[in-house]
Amino acid sequence: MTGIKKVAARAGVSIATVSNVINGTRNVSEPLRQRVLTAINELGYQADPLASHMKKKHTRTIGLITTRITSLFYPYVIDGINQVIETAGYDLVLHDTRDDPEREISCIRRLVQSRVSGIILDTSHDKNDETYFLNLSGLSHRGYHTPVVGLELDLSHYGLDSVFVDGTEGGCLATGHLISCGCSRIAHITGPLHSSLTKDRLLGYRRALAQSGMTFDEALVTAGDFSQLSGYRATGRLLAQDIAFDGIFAANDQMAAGACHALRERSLKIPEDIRLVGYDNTFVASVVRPSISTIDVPKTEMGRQAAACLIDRIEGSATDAMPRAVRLPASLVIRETTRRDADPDWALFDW
Amino acid sequence: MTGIKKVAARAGVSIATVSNVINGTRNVSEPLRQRVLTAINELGYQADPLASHMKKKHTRTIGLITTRITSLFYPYVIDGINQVIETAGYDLVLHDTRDDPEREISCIRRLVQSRVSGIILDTSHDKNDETYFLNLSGLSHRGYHTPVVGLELDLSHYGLDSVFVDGTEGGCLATGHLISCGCSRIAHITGPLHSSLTKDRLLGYRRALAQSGMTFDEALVTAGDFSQLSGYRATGRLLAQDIAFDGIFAANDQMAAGACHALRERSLKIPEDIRLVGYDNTFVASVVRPSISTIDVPKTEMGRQAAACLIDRIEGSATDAMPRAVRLPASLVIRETTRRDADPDWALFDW
DNA sequence: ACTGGTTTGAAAAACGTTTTTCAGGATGGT
DNA sequence: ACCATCCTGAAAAACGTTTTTCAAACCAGT
Repeated sequence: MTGIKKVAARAGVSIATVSNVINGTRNVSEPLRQRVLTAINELGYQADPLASHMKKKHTRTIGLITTRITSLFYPYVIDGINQVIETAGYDLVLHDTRDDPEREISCIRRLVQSRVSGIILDTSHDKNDETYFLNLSGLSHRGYHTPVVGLELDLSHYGLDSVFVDGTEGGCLATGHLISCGCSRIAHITGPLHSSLTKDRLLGYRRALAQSGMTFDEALVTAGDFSQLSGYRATGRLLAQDIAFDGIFAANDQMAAGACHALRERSLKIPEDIRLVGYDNTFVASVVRPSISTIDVPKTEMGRQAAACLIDRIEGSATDAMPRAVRLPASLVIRETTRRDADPDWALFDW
Repeated sequence: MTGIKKVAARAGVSIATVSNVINGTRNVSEPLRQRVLTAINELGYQADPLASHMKKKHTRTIGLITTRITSLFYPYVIDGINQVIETAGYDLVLHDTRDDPEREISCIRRLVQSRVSGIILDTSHDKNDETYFLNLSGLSHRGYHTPVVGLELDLSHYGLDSVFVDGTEGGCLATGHLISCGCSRIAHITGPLHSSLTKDRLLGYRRALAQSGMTFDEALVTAGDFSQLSGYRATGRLLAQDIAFDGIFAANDQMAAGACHALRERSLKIPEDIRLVGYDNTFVASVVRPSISTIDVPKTEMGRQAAACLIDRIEGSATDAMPRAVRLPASLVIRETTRRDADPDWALFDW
């Protein structure tokens, strides 16, 4: 028993007073406070988190739900989350859904039951699934409400804090860049069609075309699944059609890399014959040659913001404040697939 | 109060009996058992983990300590860990040390205090730091012993279960492959010199040379820091020396990618002029062209084994059994940097 | 039938905190 | 001086389980 009782005994006070000193729950007169504090120091006492959690009804832990941990996206997000929660004294518990909406539900149930203080959710449900998300805003278990912040998608209209990059804007930026490079026929390799991320980027692609008065050609749009291989195959399909094009916007970097290889196999020159833009600015885009122009999404910052937002919600008295929508900017990273003499920018990543 | 009391009341038994039914702690006569079970089902009762943890003295959570979460190594390890702990009903909490031994200590302290059931540790301490590791085998807090399994390094002689790939064997394999490709002067780009991983791979390099009767030339060994950029620069240094060589063994894939770019800038042909082998078989090695021959370490399997081992230690009665040393095999993956016509093997990763 | 041991169930203690309740003492306004 | 109010500290309740303790019931062997 290294517990609070020993401290109380040593300081000659009641355990309630010790607890009050530690948590600042109530005023304790200065002399007594000092006695308690020194007793704590001398004994090197630290409250048992387990007992504390039991009373407080949550575990000072935040849950992160990812769709596929092996994607190149999350490690940076996690890094950002860590930066924030470390100083705030929270722990991070990880759950991966492997892109399975069912599993997502069970992960959430489990997290709520184990009383995490809050959840950061990268959902694989369609962003129009109203009932699902409305449910999420009212998550609670035995009286403790579990706040959720959405990652990558704007779910604020469902009452959920959200941290995201506008995919439409990003898609528009990417396509616009190709246009401004002089491309006149631009193909688009999408992600899996059910994904909301895919839809947004496609929308951006169409918007950019429209803004430049270019016509949308269904034949130039083909679906991948975010894998390198799918990008390779999609490019093969595009080339097999005998419809000319001089630019490709791939919905992520890995598919862009696959496209790159496919083009090279046909001895097409990048960027001279065909220009290429990816999405996400992951490691892939900078390691490959030619390095891939892409849309940067601030992964680390997203992690930081999501964590900060969540902790605010957990600790802040503003429990009924409006849901926050933290919209982070997409930005264009120009590399060799759109400009021959682009800086290879080795140092962009801290590898 | 959705608690155990309600269940007991409904089944007309004491709460102790309910607890015994749930945990199988004691024999309960069949009729009573059934009554309790149906009461549980009807109420949809689930024991509150927090209260349970408090009594049991641990949280059914395992802690993973990584050295740098943004490396391409961990996501697969995590995937493997998840596969095992999900079915066993454990949660995963993540801590990253950013390669700082001090931070590692505080992470461990924190995990132990928060009463994780066990820890998987990828240490950044030197593997000869005897006092440190011996301490780790006796980790405990308020009577609960926290088992630790080492990842990547064999720490079994310190009493710690370990899951690892023998870096010496890997280094030997890589170098041997270059030799068997006909290379006669082989350079080595190491990782940071303090790292035990670095030392092992270097040792393997020397062993392979010795086995083939080749002399070790200090001038052909230069240090990097596992980053792409460092591989690029290291290669520059090697080339600037005016000492001929026809093969490079880089201690990881990212440095190999950097080397690749440096060689290409000087119009050296890979693999014709210089052959190249990396280490780890990460995504980098397969996405780059030419694709990089490398040493595969079974990341997912390592995660699985580490988790399984830890859970055994936590739950098994074999608490005093000998520390296990799970030595996983390194294997050679031949790609274009050592054989021109190698299969580009798109499908190796599930991206 | 009686004894000694084994099952089985309920009652109560324990886990280590936080929170509520209660009371004594100080404070301040009339 | 007196009453009401506020502050401070201790005692006790509470959190929801698991574990220990105790007693009754049952069984087998004499």
